[in-house]
Amino acid sequence: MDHTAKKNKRLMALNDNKAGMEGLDRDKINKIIMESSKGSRFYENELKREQQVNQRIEKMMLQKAQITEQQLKKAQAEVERMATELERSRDLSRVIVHVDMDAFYAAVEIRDCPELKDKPMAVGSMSMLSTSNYHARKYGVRAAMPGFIAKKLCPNLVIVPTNFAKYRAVSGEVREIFAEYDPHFQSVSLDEAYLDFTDHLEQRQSWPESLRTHRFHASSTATGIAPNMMLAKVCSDKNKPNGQYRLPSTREAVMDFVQNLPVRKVSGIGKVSEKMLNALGISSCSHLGQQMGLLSLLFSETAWHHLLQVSLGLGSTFIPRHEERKSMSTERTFKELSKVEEQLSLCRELCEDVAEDMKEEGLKGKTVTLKLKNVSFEVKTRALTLPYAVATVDEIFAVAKDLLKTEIDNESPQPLRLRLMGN
DNA sequence: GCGGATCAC
DNA sequence: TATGGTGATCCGC
Repeated sequence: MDHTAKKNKRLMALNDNKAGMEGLDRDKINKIIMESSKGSRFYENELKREQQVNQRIEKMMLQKAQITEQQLKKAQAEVERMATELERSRDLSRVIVHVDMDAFYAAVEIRDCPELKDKPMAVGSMSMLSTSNYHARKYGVRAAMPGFIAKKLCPNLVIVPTNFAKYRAVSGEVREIFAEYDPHFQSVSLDEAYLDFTDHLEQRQSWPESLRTHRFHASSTATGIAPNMMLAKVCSDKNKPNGQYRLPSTREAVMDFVQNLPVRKVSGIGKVSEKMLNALGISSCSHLGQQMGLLSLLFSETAWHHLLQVSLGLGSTFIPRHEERKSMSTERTFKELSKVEEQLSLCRELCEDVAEDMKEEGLKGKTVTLKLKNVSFEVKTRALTLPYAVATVDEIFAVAKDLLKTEIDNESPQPLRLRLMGN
């Protein structure tokens, strides 16, 4: 394989090897994904973005080369001071549980249509899948994969359209159960939540033996039990599907656990951060601990503080309540839209949707943001903050229209070729 | 405050 | 034929 081909493969390929892959082998899957993607506008944009990340990494490596032994020593000392302080405040007294429902949307659809149980199936559309069941995963079919590619990997795949209202209803039932264990639980999404079991476990001590039975439930969930949120989240991923992993509440167990943990598993460290860390020779959290001095010189303060905490196995020990929302938006993807009148009327429609949602929650906002994506998948946002809060369609549209017109004028005489608009 | 990027689901 | 939608946060202006 030549250099370019290798690079391309890295970009789009399936990069996890947790599933059994009984249907097709990895090389075959990656070949099919690549053949379906290559040459598309989407793919070209992905290549461009990868280049940008590579440049960021080059810049970082140049910075690294400038660092003197002296600076590194000083940074190292500073990091160690902070680590000692963090260590002093380590709290192992809480029992935090992270619950993650396996292939949630797919599980709900199978409940309502049991014939699907033994077939490869996914929820979504030919454009995009939300999730797939475990049969489908054997073929490489994954969440966030377009359905038309999934169909190439698995021609027998059944694609069920998403029905959010239904998932919300089921999620509500599950949340009632969560509330029995921790009335202050925090849901991350329809299928994920953090619970603090500490109080529940203490009260349970005094229950009569007959009540300390397990509640039977048919749905499959993954749970992680650990002394903080960061660790609980990682633990719930460990014995998927329908498994549980408990990390003992001792410093030794936590440190052992964290040593071999790949940085990518940690919530908040995504594809780009992983790549930057990899460039520095860091792939596991033990490497993080060894390189914190360097990281404190190359990364922003918030970033390296977070990495230091991760390397020590520290995380939040109390589960924050969900705060008030800070923004509200709606966006839509469509076939190419190039006519000015159509763009304006679509913009108005989106403003109507947002205004309606705001009315439902009785909210107002001061900043109006217009989001545009052209047919080459390039995304732009344009915002304007008003001295007062607005909420009605006319007020919002007045601002959004100006923002949109400016962009149209900017591009003229070429038309804006849009595939998505939001605000 | 703005705009691009990253991240999670 | 065809690669989503919503919300949050951070960085560097």
